[in-house]
Amino acid sequence: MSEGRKLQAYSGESLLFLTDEQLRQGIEAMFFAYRGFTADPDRILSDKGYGRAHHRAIHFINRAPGTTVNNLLSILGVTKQSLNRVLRTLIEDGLVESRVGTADKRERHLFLTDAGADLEGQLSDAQRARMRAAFRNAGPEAVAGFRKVLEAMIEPDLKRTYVRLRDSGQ
Amino acid sequence: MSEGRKLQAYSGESLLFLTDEQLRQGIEAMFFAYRGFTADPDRILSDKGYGRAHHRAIHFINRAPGTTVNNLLSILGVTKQSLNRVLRTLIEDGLVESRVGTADKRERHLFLTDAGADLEGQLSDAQRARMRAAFRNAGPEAVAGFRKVLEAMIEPDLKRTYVRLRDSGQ
DNA sequence: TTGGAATGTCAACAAGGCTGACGTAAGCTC
DNA sequence: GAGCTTACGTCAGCCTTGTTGACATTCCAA
Repeated sequence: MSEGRKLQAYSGESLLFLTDEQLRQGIEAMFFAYRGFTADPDRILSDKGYGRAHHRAIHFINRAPGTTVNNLLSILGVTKQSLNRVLRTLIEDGLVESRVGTADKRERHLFLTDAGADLEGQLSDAQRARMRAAFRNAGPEAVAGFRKVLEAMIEPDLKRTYVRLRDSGQ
Repeated sequence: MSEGRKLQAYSGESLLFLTDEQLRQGIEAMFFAYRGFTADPDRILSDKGYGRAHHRAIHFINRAPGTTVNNLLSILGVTKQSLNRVLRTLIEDGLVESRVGTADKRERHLFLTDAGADLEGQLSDAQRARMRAAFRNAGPEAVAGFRKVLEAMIEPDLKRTYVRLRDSGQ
């Protein structure tokens, strides 16, 4: 009987899960965690005169070498003028290479140079280290939940892009 | 026997959890999810000529009415000049009230006006709705894991601020 | 009472978003 | 081949939001 009550209470808690209070905590956790998430790369980048925008470009060029400008635009969700400013500096600095397409010469295919891959390595090493620490700290089951909630929060349009990328892993 | 193998395989999977591939997926999930997380408030704000910075200020003034500028600075992690610009427009527009401190006249205590509380309601309703949908979609256990990983990702300095805020809930 | 520390404001600048307009080259369709 | 469309780059100009530096006010302690 007492056991039954406990279970009922527990079950009640699960049903009460979506109180505004719980949601608010999730929102604030997301806010503060994202700061930590970007903190290490931001430090590395600012030393070199780059910003978060450069990181995003480098990350996704590394993930999908040979991607076109248009494709990158749809992943990043910015305007081409905005991306172009970033890409121009990365190309000038010799971190990214832009090759005219062979099948369709209007397209430019983007690749990291050795120097670009080197910076990418630094950035993702730092970011993975923090993610690894958080994962280890929280445990395997928590990680599965983490991913599940995050994936449910992605906008439907982007979800397709995300899944394609996710499932193209090595 | 076959059951034993399955368990072993499963356990092996759990141990393999922290491959670079898994970490990369976590990183990208975080990136895309944060876009979704801010999308709804961003839409509401841009109609009114405000940005994400205004949202952050409004959110935390609502959470801790009477907070000082300095306190808000340490929560938001920006420079006071940056915050000041945002606060000035919110005060001019009658969404935030700034009262000179009684004990220490150097301090300004910040409050939402009725209009400010109204906007705050709109913003957090929208953000909670998305969070609620994601939570419901992912299930209670996933939510616990989500929170656990996020909390482990917060920078140590901010963690104290976060926990204080979290535990001050209604 | 005076000098330093703390709090907040103002000015100026940079990064990185945005829109709009335009040019060029290449592909596609009739 | 002519004309439309697509992909990309770029110029100009705007806004938000971050930065540093200089400054006024207030408090407090030597």
